[in-house]
Amino acid sequence: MPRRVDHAERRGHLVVALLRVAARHGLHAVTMRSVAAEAGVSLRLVQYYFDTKAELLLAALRQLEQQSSQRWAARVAALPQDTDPRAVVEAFLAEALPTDGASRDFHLVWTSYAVLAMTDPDLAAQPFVDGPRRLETHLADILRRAQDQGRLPAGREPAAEATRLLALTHGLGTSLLVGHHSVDTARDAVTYHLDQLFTEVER
Amino acid sequence: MPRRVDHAERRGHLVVALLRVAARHGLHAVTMRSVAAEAGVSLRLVQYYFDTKAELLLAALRQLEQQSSQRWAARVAALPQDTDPRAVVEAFLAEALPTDGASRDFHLVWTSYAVLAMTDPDLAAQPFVDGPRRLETHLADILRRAQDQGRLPAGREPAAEATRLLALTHGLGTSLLVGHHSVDTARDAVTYHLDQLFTEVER
DNA sequence: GCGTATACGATACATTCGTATCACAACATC
DNA sequence: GATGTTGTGATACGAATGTATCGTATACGC
Repeated sequence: MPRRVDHAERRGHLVVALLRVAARHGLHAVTMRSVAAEAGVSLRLVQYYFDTKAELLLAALRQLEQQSSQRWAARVAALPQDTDPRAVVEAFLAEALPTDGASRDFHLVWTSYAVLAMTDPDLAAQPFVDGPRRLETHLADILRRAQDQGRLPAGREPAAEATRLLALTHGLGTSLLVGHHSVDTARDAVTYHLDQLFTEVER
Repeated sequence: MPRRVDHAERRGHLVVALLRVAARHGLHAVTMRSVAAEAGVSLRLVQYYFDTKAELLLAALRQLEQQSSQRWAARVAALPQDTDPRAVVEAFLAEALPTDGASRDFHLVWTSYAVLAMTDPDLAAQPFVDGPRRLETHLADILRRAQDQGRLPAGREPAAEATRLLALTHGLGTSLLVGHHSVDTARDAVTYHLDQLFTEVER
């Protein structure tokens, strides 16, 4: 077999091309031909590595998923063991907000997929509920530990705070993408929220 | 002229058909023909009332905008003059969350448009920044008055709180649409946030 | 060295899309 | 009642898209 290039590697290459097209011109501009052109290969090649367009789209979605959890895990692992809980949460928010170009592209495509999944039942909606749920429980754990250490006011409900954090950053993220917020105003909103969240309260 | 039906009325009829199609099968399923079929008219008619597809899409977007501000204004006008500030904010959130079917459809289509506007420069992105900004300042005004009345703790920053409220409900809304949240969990999150927002704080 | 599975090019096909064209009916104005 | 504007149907056209088909070159097992 003329396995001149690795099969999985070539598929990854095509997926990257898809994501580039989607980030630049939208998910609706993703066609077999546009992906082929972006990757610099023939239409037949895209067909060869992905029998159908649906399969290609799904592969790209799966790669987005794994890329997201990988990046988040790397961010957390890079922090010292005894980092201040607020700093950990801040690291999460920095990752979850589409600030730089790459992050912006990622979130744009992810949101495009989410909107598509709202009406297309064949596209699995599972990633869009499982992923956030994992993040939510993870965040809740962090907050719970912070509370045990006395670094988060007792009045706060860790699970509810995690939900709030996630919804807030998600909302800020899309507001940033459509141009309602700038990177600075979004960051300010996050800082304000964390101030309100972590400052001690006495009734 | 055989003005058997009002021009504007017919256009409105077609726009409604578009929104129904978009809510059911997604904005990508909106074609001249699908809109015609949904409205029960011929393709030629859609062409006649909207020279181009872009014009049809824009008209639908404008109707969404106006429908949104109208509904919000009606909600506020329905409240007694001296309603508790928290109740006013709650009325806003009830309107902004896609709880019932109609509201769900509205938010789904709106989000679809927003995602489209992220990559398509010809589609005006202005509605997606102007609309939220108006709501934000309006909310900030309400909160500021509440603070003057002593019904909102002094530690809160009205403008920042308005931003937070908007981003939170927006994030909860899309989470609801993709199935991450249920109506109940979203409502709980809102209630929790309002509790944290309005309860007195003494340092 | 020969068959065979893998990898890829070129091209064709049916469908769908936005848009254009041709025809005609209804009504208003003079 | 001729005429022109407005409203509506039927159909056509070119472009784009997903997918299928035919052909061929490369490399490996034997």
